[in-house]
Amino acid sequence: MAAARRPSPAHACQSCDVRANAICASLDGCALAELGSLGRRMTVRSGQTLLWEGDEAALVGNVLTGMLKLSTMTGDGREQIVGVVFPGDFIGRPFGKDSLQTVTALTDATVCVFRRNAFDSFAEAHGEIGQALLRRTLDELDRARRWMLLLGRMSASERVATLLIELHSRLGHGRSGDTIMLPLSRQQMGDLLGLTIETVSRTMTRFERAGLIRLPGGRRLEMRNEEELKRIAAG
Amino acid sequence: MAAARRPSPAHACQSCDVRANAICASLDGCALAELGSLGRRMTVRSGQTLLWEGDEAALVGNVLTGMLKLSTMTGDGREQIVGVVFPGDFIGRPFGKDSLQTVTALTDATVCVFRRNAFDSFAEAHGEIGQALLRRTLDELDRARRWMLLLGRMSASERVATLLIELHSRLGHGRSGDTIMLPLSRQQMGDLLGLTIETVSRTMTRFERAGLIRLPGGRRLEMRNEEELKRIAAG
DNA sequence: CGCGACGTTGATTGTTATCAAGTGGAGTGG
DNA sequence: CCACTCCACTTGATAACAATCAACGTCGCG
Repeated sequence: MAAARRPSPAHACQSCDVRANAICASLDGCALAELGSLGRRMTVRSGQTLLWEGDEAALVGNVLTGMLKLSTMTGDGREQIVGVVFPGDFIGRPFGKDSLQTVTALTDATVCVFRRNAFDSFAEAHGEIGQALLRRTLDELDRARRWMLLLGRMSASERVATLLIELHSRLGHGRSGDTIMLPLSRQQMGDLLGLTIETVSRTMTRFERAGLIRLPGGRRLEMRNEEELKRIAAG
Repeated sequence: MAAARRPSPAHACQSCDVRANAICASLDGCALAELGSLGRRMTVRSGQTLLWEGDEAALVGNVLTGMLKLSTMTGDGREQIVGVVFPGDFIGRPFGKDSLQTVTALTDATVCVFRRNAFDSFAEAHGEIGQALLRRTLDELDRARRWMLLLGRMSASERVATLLIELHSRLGHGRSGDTIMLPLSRQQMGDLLGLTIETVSRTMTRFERAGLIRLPGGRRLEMRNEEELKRIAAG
């Protein structure tokens, strides 16, 4: 079941929704048209995998809509999600290495993909894009390292609280009292936090009983006491 | 107790030991001289801190000799080491952000430092250095994400085995039967692995009793059965 | 209606953290 | 040269936390 692919007309970049947030923002009209001619839009259904850990990473690209996860596995199949990408974010590993992560759609998603070789050459020729990619990669590295503190040193409550705060601020409008739809299953939350599904579930019901959140049906989350949750997340 | 600092003569770059391995390798003689004029050599004693988490990160630079750790802490003081840097590696956070890690010398070390602003401007003007930094940052990100799997999903034995294999291959000559000096205290190993000092110690004595390693005195490590240790590390 | 995916809850186990001594070696000073 | 101290490390006993194993509930869908 291959993902649907179709050429994206060159002019599409001009009106691209994520252009301002993606690395393409660094390019002028001419370079943008050139890059656009190298790319293709691609639709990925929720659950489908775009890149496999260990395979030659033939693709890179930008997320247009939806969310995807980056994950790695131990030899015996335990999974850890090492990153989640949103519209405007870059995916894949430029510059000649195998993919070290599996990239899988968490929701239906569209991405604008390039063959890695073609993208690498383009990047060599257009320094701006390297600059943009560098800034983005430095931010990603900061995020990964912050998450290492969570994985290495935080308790289950601290981990879950941190995730809920982050999802709420990222997907809600930041207002306390909001209800958001959780984009992750309990299993995925566990894979992100280094916990089991049961521990995630128990921790969330404990938060609900304590009046910090409400969980009206599996995937809905209502924030009731963000301050206290933040206090827990801080460790 | 401020670290010792002295100007590095511009010509020092030409004969710099780490030049071939550092981002400077990307520069031609002229640009190298320019960058050299911005930098200063600096000595840091084991245990001294170069940058503090949360402070404005005024410095960036290259490691010339020694090893340093990058670490973060929870609000209540639990520490996680998120990276270890060796000669030729880059330290600091270019492009306008506070340092998110504390950088501390694990051994006596020398670094070649630049004021961040001066370095940023130089990097804007010299695309090559951005390219070199990008490749290095992508590698760092891969490493950080691999470590996230260890922190999130591996048992104490798997974590310790992974670290010992990595230290042995990095510091020894890769031959089984070698003895190496461990560059980390048990506490530091724990901070890197997300474990307590006691768990690290117990795990190592279990490995010794099983004949996988020998520990002749606190900091020496002799590899006796690298294969089995690798098997454990694989999960 | 029954099935399957997802989520919750309970009982129990197992691993690692915590608390508390104890050991051994390097360095100091009588 | 021998206590003495300090520090890193080890070892032991116990507790706490999260994983595991096992039902059970709920929702959506054929």
